[in-house]
Amino acid sequence: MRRNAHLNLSRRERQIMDILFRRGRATAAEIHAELPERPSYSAVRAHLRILEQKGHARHEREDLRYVYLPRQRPERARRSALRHLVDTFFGGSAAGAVAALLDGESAKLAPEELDRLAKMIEKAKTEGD
Amino acid sequence: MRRNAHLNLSRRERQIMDILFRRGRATAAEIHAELPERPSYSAVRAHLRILEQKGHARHEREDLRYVYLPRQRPERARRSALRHLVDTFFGGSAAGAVAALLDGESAKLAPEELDRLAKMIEKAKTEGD
DNA sequence: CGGTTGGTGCTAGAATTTTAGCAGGTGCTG
DNA sequence: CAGCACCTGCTAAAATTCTAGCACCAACCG
Repeated sequence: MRRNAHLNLSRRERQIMDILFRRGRATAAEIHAELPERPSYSAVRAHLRILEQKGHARHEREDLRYVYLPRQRPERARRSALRHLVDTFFGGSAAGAVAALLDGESAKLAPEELDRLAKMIEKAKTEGD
Repeated sequence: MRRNAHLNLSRRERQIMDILFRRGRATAAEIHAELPERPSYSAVRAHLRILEQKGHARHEREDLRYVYLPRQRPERARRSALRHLVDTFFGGSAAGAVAALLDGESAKLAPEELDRLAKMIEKAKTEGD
């Protein structure tokens, strides 16, 4: 699959893929309900068909209807998205992005999450030696 | 300005804005040189004009030619992009994104950066109390 | 059985995006 | 001044994206 497939999507396609990544799996109706400037239901289905054809999504049958899923593994998609974001907005510095995350949302981070992160940093330190 | 203006951009517009955010400022020629599936130079200029018109970019005169800049402050753009990425790929969990960053790019993090991050975490902990 | 509900595939055409080309301006240089 | 290099503005039209509508199928229900 092409690197940063993400960048080759049209606006609607991106919106739809974002929903798929967020939810993991979704029916055409669910996607339809979440799209901004909501198009017709069949327009959504047409997009899904095209996304399948391009290899970005696939579907499974479930209770007589289709459920769509991203083809790329979440792990991979996340990495790719992070990479692009770090390059675009943080000059390639992962540390910069981490700092922004810690700074911006500190209120939301539970103590145990902070501990977990602290441990990860410790581990990274020792590994770096 | 509309929230997540980012999402309302066409493919080319996005590619161009990404370049502007990455470089901070760029001439039409520089942007032209970086675009994938390189369009004509004047196509790029047309896009830049539209981006200005939509309020996403602006230009300054410099040595007889234009230099383009994003209108949104980098700080704001970063936050907005992070927010969207965290929501889309990490179920809204900033900690999850931080973990992925630490995990994926640990090789790239210099010890002093790790220290810096450790301090930020310490600070967040005490603030959270 | 016949109607209703809710799904799918396909296609034509509207709307938007994307593009190249042309016209014109400015500074430089021989 | 003429020619060149390099820039801008604009516009028509190609190309892609986006959309709604139609045809059809299966399950359910009276």
